[in-house]
Parts: sequence; C-alpha cells; structure tokens
Amino acid sequence: MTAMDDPGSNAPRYMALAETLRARIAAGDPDVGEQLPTEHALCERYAVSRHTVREALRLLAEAGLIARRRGAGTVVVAREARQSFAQRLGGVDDLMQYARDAQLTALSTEVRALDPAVARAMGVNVNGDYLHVHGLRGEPDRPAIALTDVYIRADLAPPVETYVDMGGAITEWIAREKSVPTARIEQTISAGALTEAEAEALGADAGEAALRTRRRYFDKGGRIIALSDSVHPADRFTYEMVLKSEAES
Amino acid sequence: MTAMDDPGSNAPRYMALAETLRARIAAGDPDVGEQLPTEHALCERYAVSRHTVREALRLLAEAGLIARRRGAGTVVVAREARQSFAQRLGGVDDLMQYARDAQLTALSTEVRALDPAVARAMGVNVNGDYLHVHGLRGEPDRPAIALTDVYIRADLAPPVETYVDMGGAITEWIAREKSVPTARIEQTISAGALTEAEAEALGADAGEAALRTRRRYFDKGGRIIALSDSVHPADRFTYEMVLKSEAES
DNA sequence: AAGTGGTCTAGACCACTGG
DNA sequence: CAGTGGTCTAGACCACTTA
Repeated sequence: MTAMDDPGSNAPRYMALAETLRARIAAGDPDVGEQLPTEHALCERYAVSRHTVREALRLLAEAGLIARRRGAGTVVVAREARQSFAQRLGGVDDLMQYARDAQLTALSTEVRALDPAVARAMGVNVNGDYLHVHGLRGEPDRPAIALTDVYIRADLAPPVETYVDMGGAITEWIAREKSVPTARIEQTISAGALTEAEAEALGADAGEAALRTRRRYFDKGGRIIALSDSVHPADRFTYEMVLKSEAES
Repeated sequence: MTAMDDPGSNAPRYMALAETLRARIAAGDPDVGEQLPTEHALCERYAVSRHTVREALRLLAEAGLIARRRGAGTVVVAREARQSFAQRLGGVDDLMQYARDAQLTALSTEVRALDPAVARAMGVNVNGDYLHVHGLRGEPDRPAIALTDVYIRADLAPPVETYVDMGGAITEWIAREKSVPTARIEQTISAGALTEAEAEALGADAGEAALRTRRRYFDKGGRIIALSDSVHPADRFTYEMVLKSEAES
C-alpha cells in the first residue's frame, strides 16, 4: 500500500509517485549513496510515462533528497529533508531593516591602504587601496542611528561625488556599473560598550551598551568588494529578521 | 535578433526562450501587472512545443518574474529579478551557530499562563498555558554562554523528563511528535546591559554590555508554538551569519 | 557501445477562471 | 461556456558517463 496504489487519492500522479519514493528513501530502501532505479525502470514499475517520473524526481531533487547526473544515474543524497529556514533579503539595503530614508552622512573620506588594525578587526587579510567613508547613518533631524565605517575596494569605488546620495546601495552600484555583483555577505553581530570617540560622534554616553555589526562583501571569486563596520547605541536600534521554512508543497 | 533566433547558440530552446522573454519583460513590453501571451500563443509565435514553452515559463516563475494561475493566465509581477540574498539554516539548532554541544541546563521549570509582562516584552498577545523553562546554555565546565527563557505552548510541550537532553531541538521534537512543524521564526537582536539578576546567574558584572535575542516560533496558521529569550554577555558570544546570493544560472 | 538523464514534439484530457 | 494553465501519454533524438 503505497501512495501510488491509492485510487482514492486525488493528488496528481507525479506527486503520489514522489511521495512513494520519498517514503522508501526515508526507510532507507535506496540508502544514501545508492542508486535510485532509472527513469525507464520507474516508468515500468509504476506504469506511468517518463514525463510523470521526471516531474516526481524533480520534486525530490528540489527537496535535496536525490542528485541526478546525465549518463551516471540518480543517487540518494539524504534520507529526509531537514526542515530548513531561510532569511531572504531583497537587496543589500534590506540588510538593515530600519527606515529606508536612513541616509549615510559622510564625516570624512579618503583613499589609502587598509589599516592593518582594521583588517584584523574585520577578520580579513588584504592589501591594496580602499575608499574609506566614515559617517553617521540616520534620518535628518533625528539622533543618528549608527556610526559607520565603509571600506570600498578602490578600483570599484564610485567617484566621490556619486556615492553621497546613494544610501546604502553601494554594492548595487558596483554590480551595475562595474559588473561585479556581490555573491556572498558575511555578517557578525555582537554587543559592546561605546568608546569615548564613538559616544561623542553619536551624542551618547561612553560605556553605554551598543550593537556592533560588521559585514564583508565578496564577489563570486571570493575577493573582497567592500567592508563595513557599524556601531548602534542599544536604545536606537534593533535588528529584526524573519526566517521562513523552505518547505514548499 | 533575440536569443531565440540565434542559431549559433547551443543553449536549449527553453532556456533561449526564457532569455528572450526575460529581456522583453525587462524592457517593459509586457509591463508589470500585464498579461503574458498564453502558452498556446507562445508555441505558435516561437514555433516550439508546449512543453518547451512551459519549461521556459517555469524558469521565469522560479525567478519571480511571472505568476501563473490556472484559468486566469500568466501575469508579469516584476521587470527584473532583484539580486537577493538568503541566510539558510539547516534547522532550528543552527539559529545560534555556536558549538553544537551548547546544552541547556534547566534551573527551573513550571507550567502556567504566560506572564503579561513577558508577553509584552516578546511582542505577542496570547493567553493559555505555557511550559516555562529557565536555564543556562553552554558547554559543561565553561562559563555559560547565555541565560535563556523558553516558553512552549503547554499542549505541545514534551514531558518534563524528555526535553532535558534535547538540546535546542525542541521545535523539531514538536514537529515530529505533535505534527506541528514550525513555519516561521521571527527573531530580534538587540544590545543591552545585564541586570543584576542576570549578571549573578551568569557570573558576570551587572551593567556589562550584552546581546539579547528574542525568538518567536509560529506554525503554518500563524499560531505561536514557542517563545525564547536569551541574554549573552558581550564577550562570550558573537552572532555570525552568511548570506548567499540567490542567483542561480 | 550501451545506458543514463536532458531536451523536445504532438498530441490529449482535466480543473479552474472568467465573462 | 470558451479559454487558461495543470497533468499526462508515447514517442524521439541527443550529450554524456561508464565500462
């Protein structure tokens, strides 16, 4: 009695077949690393067309249970799909989900080699020139929400006149104008106390608790595109994220 | 000269067709909200079979450019796929990416109605009984990494004997044993100073900076499964996440 | 060279949407 | 009710892997 033999089921055949195969894999019948029957064999065994078999296998492949290779066959790669969650972000701007109009106001900018101390703090080992923008982030006429340092690889950095009103979309500008899309972002979030210099720039008290976010932007080849380091006074900022289950059907 | 008319291209037809349609949508030919030609029309226009058209449309649908409804047709929902990033988590355990062996040691447990003050702090409005577990999280013989409060809806909570050695996988137990999988997790991360009670439990100093994470677990219907509230001394914990581009081809 | 999965065709029936 | 997308069949050729 498998889902395939159930005449009362109103599910499409390819779904029923997928469910049957999923149950068998969960039971370890074809165990991890072993081969699934070929598409042709499944057509015969379950008396369905190859298209139906392929739709069923597509579901299992999307669920990460099987891997398929032309000429080599289909192997089981997992007995069951772990429930998985994902935080999706529409773009780099969404990384910090505070108000859209939180503008970066530059206090200073310069192009020079990356300070070794900064590189160490950011957990990277690089050399070469970077455009360093130091500034406050927040809405006009409101207390600043963050004190931010951004380091953009010099050969990718926009001209100084340009980036001021770009908000946080610098990596999108680089993707568009320099054809270097960001492929990976690494972010660390930690707590810490405000230093005196930070407190002064932010109009807060030294020693006050603060949220510190550091981000590293990488291109497809793993090369650094940009670095950013922000300090948020505890009472002015909360990081919120929603993680959704990746289960589909 | 579209990708479809390119005879030198060695891409499959359905990919070429998808690329052609993607370019047209990007140009706003069928603008957002407008209808795409029907599958039948596309078959005629590009002289391919319906299966080929459907494979092409499947790609566009996966990219989030179009939405399809049986009987109603296909509409454009976006001119171009925004570069998008996702943090993927294999399970609830991975939410906090510190060492796997960070066990929760219960200091107290009780079942009672949720304290209104707690509900307010967690940003939820609920009633009913919850199993409240208050404890320390960390490896044995090391300073605790967090002070944690977990509130599990009473009708879903495992028997007291069970949950002790489950680590953080409580929601996975609920999904398996109670058939209530978690569909969404909302998390807020903020900074704050340790209260005296927290400092004492953690063996730290009151007023020290700390990272505070609050999580809400929801089922498919939006009902709360569990709540958790953790405080991490700043020097003992850093939250790290990797966001990968969702672009595929 | 035989067999695999990947692509493609030309049909068909169905559930559902909309006028 | 006509037309849509969803499912399904029975073929076919191809690129690729394995032996």
